[in-house]
Amino acid sequence: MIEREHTYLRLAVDVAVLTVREGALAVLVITRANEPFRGRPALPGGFLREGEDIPEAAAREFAEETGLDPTALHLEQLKAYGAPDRDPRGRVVSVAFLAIMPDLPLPTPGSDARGAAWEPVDRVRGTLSFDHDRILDDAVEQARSRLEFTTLATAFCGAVFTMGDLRRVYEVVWGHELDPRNFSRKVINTPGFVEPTGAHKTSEAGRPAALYRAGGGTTLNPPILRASAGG
Amino acid sequence: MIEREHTYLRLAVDVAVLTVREGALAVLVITRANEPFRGRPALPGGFLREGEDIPEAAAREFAEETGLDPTALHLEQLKAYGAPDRDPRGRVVSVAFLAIMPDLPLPTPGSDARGAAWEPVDRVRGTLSFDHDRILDDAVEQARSRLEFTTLATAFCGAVFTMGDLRRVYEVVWGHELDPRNFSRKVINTPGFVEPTGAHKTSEAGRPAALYRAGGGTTLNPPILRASAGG
DNA sequence: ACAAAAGTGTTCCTTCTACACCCATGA
DNA sequence: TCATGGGTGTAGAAGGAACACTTTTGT
Repeated sequence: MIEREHTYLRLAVDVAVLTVREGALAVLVITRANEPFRGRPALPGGFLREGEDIPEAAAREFAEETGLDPTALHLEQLKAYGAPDRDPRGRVVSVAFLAIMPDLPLPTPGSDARGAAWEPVDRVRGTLSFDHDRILDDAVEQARSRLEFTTLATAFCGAVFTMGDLRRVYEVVWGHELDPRNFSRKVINTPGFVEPTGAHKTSEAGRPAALYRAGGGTTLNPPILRASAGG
Repeated sequence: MIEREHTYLRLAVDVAVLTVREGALAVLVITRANEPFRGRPALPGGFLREGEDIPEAAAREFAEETGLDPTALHLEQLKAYGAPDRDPRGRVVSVAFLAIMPDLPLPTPGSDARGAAWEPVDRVRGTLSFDHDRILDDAVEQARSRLEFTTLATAFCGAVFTMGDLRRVYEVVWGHELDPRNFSRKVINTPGFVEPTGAHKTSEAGRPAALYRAGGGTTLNPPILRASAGG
């Protein structure tokens, strides 16, 4: 009946960009240049603009804060966070995104830009601004789950990768080791996951590994389930 | 640099309430009382109010449009929808929710309230206002997936139910039949899914069925996977 | 020769699936 | 006694876990 039972607000978009780096799960963290939380770490993000769709805003924020091209980036929406007091500037609802990319060097490693840097997830946990710690937790859990049921792991790798590379993604994200031999078979027997390139990588030590690229599929059938924690 | 690169907007909350009713998956649909889309079907929803958290708003809208108590309701956030032109009234971002409840009669079946009614999902598909058709599709897919990995199916049933009741939930939501004997074993062998009450239901025809209530668990380990569509 | 990483073969075990068979009720 | 829905047993197939063993490189 009363038609003013609503409130105007601003919509923010925050992106948890994950990668595997130096054997650990890392997240892209910026140091805030403005109040609130000036000088404190936070996830990259910003406000939605006029006429802009939400995924568009997420890609733009990613590009602005990293200087990288977002077109090849895996970017998926997580959920919206809207506690009334989550932002001291006023009513701000944030739509959080999960992004996955290979371990690329950031173009401006602390020079002029807002200082985006890779940080191990375990190191930043509990230190982020706003409710970004919760967003990060949700993003990590989403990534863990996605590895079970989708081909997301290839998004952590470059254009070509070895079975060992792909397996290390699983091991780092899930936090436990996998049998290399069984893993290899499972991946190869899952249609659409990887395609052999025919080339081999003759690197550091050991027998040269076959190189693969990402396959056309997105869902894993059968899934690669985590070891059940209770069994 | 320019610190007005944002836009103020209103946040809507829309709820896809699903149930199993007369052997079909049904969704709660209202007939819109106001423009835009006046007289057209839509999902129940409304604007976020000042000082209100998002799940709170979803529960309130559910209660307002159905007259039912939302405390026992399964209510989970789906995602945010924010295409710039999704609402002709201006910039409105909607956070969609999935709700699951048993097939309860609605207190005001078309009397004074905004006319909430159960409609089979297959009947309303393609007829809803705004982008609610897409929201409904996403809600149904989320429900299908949740049945695989969580104890959500019990939310479709009343306080006590038979194995047949629970199985029919799966059959209706997934759209294909299941073997009653294997289903029963899977459910019983999944810890935390159901608890026997000891009572039996001596109804229509056949041998009396044991009655169960929902167990304490939320995740299904092992999951009950849908038959893979490609194999 | 030896270490290190990649990959193959095989065995054991759990789970899924299909279905024969038995149980308890109402008409 | 027959139809109907509930429930147990079991054999075969499929997939996962563990691990012995072989392959191919660098040092």
